[in-house]
Amino acid sequence: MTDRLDQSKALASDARLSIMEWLSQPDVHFSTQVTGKPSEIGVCVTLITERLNMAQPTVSRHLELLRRAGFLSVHKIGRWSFFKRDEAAISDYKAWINDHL
Amino acid sequence: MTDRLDQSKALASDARLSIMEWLSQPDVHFSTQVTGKPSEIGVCVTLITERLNMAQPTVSRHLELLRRAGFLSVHKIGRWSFFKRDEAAISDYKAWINDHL
DNA sequence: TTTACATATAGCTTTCTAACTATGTAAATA
DNA sequence: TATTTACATAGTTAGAAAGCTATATGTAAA
Repeated sequence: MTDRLDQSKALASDARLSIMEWLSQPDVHFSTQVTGKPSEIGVCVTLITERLNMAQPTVSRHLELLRRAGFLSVHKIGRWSFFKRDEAAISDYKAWINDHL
Repeated sequence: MTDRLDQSKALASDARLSIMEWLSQPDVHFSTQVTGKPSEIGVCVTLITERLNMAQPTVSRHLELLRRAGFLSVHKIGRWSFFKRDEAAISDYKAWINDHL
């Protein structure tokens, strides 16, 4: 069962809220990638790092937190990690908030 | 303008999530108060403290955080502080989450 | 007018979080 | 095979958060 507290904690950060929002319209917020369109394969760590203007390891940690909360999934191709939203998990959390908040 | 980050942070705590949930059905979760029904005037700090099984100052701080996030309002009668949910602010946050998450 | 009660504030300690730099790992390229 | 690239992990440090005890404040009761 998903941990609602972990999910709520994952949203308690400016950087992570931004990531979630940007990834809902990846083609708008991120430039083209060689491997494929952001909206199709996800967005690689480097692009998110540039947008956040933070050190790469810091961004990796934020992404990992969101992934462990269930909000993001990763797809690895070659040396890249492409992150995209897990819409089912996100809807699930929204439903829970609607019921329990 | 309400600070969505502060609101999200306010929900990133087990104790505070419990408080929010209990206060949505105060008469179910809290015993009767001399001054009035929990559902009508709110719930006093002492009752919430007992339920949480934490030191009183710790609970005061959690309540203050939720209040500053806009989720709770306080009504002081005599020496008591009665806390209740601000349903408008809560709905507002839910709507924002639905749009932005 | 002292005492007791309900809550808030102050101060302290410990734990968590977030940032960084440095380095490891794995894949692609020269 | 050596180098570069993309990302993850380790380690460090600084600041935030959460808990506590002690105490202040403000009101009611004795």
